[in-house]
Amino acid sequence: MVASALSTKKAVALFHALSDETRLELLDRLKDGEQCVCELMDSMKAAQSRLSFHLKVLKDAGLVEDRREGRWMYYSLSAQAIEELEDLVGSLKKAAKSAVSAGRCC
Amino acid sequence: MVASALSTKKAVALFHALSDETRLELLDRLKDGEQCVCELMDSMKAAQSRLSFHLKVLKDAGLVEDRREGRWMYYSLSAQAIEELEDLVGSLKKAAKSAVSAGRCC
DNA sequence: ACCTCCAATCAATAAATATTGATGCACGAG
DNA sequence: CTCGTGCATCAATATTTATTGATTGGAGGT
Repeated sequence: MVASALSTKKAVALFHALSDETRLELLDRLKDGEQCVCELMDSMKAAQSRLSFHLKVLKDAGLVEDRREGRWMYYSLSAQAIEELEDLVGSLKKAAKSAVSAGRCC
Repeated sequence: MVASALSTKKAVALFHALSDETRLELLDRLKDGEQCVCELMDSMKAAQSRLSFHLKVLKDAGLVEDRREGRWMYYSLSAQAIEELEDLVGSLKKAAKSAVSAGRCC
């Protein structure tokens, strides 16, 4: 067994969090640095409730971190999660030996 | 602008295809090389209809390729798709300058 | 031609997700 | 303490997605 990088469940959670246009756009905006929800609402012209929902999905997946400052919540990328992702994608690669199945199948 | 790797839609499609346990398991089995549906049914103890559905999702996302041989369908990983994935994940990385927002937000 | 096998597709149902507006809670300002 | 602001959460609904069993169609074998 190749250690399966992270558990499958974790992988599903990560990929699921990434499989949405709104969330990818959020991540994209966070690449430039920490932002508060109100900034994101503004630049994405999205309802607060919607962003809050998607940010929670991202946070639950570990992709972003939040920090409270006064009455604002700042969100930022989690560098660690991105690394996990890279590992994950790496683990999808074909094994070296393309051990063509030994003939018959069923 | 960093060229946004691939279009967002494509990214969503790729990540969506990966965000399912059955499909990740399929990909995992295909790492060892090409397999036909019946082999997969067997080793995954899953209904034919279910695998066919998920294989189609993977194929639509470009993650696997199929090849007919007699009455069997063989599925295999698409190395190219994995590369696209790697690019995609790379493009999620935080920008070098963590340009802390210039103070006030809202 | 007929029959069998493998697999894709369909139809119906079940289950999970997203969206919207409303409500509630925490924080600071006054 | 009370009020306004920023955000999370809830409730209801709409939309997507998955599962199951049945049907269909292609490919051989006989």
